[in-house]
Amino acid sequence: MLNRVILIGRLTKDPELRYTPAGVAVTQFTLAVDRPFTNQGQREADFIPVVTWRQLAETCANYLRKGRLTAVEGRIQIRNYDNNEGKRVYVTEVIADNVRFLESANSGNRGGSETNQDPFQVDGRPVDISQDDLPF
Amino acid sequence: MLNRVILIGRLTKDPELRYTPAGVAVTQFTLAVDRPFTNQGQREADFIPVVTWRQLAETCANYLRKGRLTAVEGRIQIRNYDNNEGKRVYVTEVIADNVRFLESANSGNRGGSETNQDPFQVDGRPVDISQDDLPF
Amino acid sequence: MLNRVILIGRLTKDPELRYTPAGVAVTQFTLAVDRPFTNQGQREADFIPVVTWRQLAETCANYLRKGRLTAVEGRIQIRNYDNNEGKRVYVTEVIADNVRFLESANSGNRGGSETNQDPFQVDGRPVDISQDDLPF
Amino acid sequence: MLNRVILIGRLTKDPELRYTPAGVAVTQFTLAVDRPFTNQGQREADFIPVVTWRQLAETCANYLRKGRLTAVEGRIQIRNYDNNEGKRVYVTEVIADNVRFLESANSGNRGGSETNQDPFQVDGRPVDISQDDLPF
DNA sequence: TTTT
DNA sequence: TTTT
Repeated sequence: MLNRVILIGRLTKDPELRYTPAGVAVTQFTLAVDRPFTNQGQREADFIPVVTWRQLAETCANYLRKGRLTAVEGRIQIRNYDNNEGKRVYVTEVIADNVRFLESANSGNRGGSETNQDPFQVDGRPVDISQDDLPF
Repeated sequence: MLNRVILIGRLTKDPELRYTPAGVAVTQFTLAVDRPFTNQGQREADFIPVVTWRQLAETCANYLRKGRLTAVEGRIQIRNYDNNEGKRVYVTEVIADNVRFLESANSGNRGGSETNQDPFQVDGRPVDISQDDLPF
Repeated sequence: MLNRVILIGRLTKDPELRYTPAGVAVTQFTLAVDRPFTNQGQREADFIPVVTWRQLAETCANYLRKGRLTAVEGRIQIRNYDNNEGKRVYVTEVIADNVRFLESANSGNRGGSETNQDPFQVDGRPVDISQDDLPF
Repeated sequence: MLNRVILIGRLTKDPELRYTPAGVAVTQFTLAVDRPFTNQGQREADFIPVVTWRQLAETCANYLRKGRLTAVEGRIQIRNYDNNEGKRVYVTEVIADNVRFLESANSGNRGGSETNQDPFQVDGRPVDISQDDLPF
């Protein structure tokens, strides 16, 4: 009936862009979301898989990078498949319909995979992207 | 950093109340949340596991029943354990800190496990419960 | 950058459907949302104005009624106009893009404005409506 | 019944810390939240008043500054008072119970009111604060 | 009355 | 001005 998720966290790796056999773009990445109450001062986070589709997938693949602070809006989805041992496996992901880049290309990731320059990023401001036409 | 989930759905079964070795109440139930766009008119839902703790756990165990329309606020949490084959298994759950009963004891579940009467339910109105002191 | 609201409450009156000069449907209603902590047992609520547009406006006008328990997803919007004394007035509303009817036509409002029968309502289950193409 | 708001935006001014007659800290600030669809490329935002209480109020007053990108979780509240012409005025605010600083003290505000140094800010990472015991 |  |  209603299924809404909002996350703010950092990418654990560069996003991965792939295409379905029908040619639809899909980008997957994982957000590390720090837990609010780290009881004994331990560092704890949830690593939440996020999936985006179509235009949003391509924008995410182009402009998100490992370590970037990112806000995601979407819904929880659970899919299942049978693994190579014939056992049913359940995968829980957040299907995002709205992603906000909270850090520019020039911050948040010192060294590493920072290769492509962000043409939309003017003077370190965030870029907004939205997608209303979800594929499913 | 920020991790917020809001769901509205129906319980797939009666909730299960258990206690940790330290005596803390934990209630688990699953919400069936219908997907918004059922493309070819097929019936589709996500079955999302929900966990509540302490006072909220006991209230949920007392007043929620299979089939009831229920709103849940919480956060996504991923825990892992090693199964009996020594393989690491990841479990994704919504840890709820706020549950709203959207249906009274006298609706939503015709027959079945409807045994205990709800003393708070006056003339079919919802009951609000909140819990701010999460166990972790 | 990100602006998301989720409410569950009851309509204070029947919704009002109007049309813009360009013929676009707009429906306005107010949700009474009970406050969580009624400190001294007092009854308190916020009365939050909600606006829907186009197809969603027409569905709301047709199926929502005074007293019905309703879930709304949307965003906060503040508009202003100059009143007849030439003073600027600010109005805060929730622009909804998703409305869920949590009560059927046969509950929640005993007597009163209950006239039209809901053709979508089968056996008292909620009806889902969504609108992704907001007018502004 | 349920009233949840999540915003990401920038402070229009430095926050204002005051105390109630009973000595309770209250901090008010306004978030400029850019609208998602700027139809004709116009620059548009909603300016949403936010209120925090107690410990959270003091932390916000200490570490938030004009221009900072900030995430806020809370609920919509409408209060009213009679103005000096004896007319009832309604004020809509977001009462925050969770604020996330998305920008360090060393970014986002070049020049201006940037005076106090943030002791919690280590290497430009955000700081999380939470408050569960709202005053009302 | 507003932020970048 | 408000709902149950």
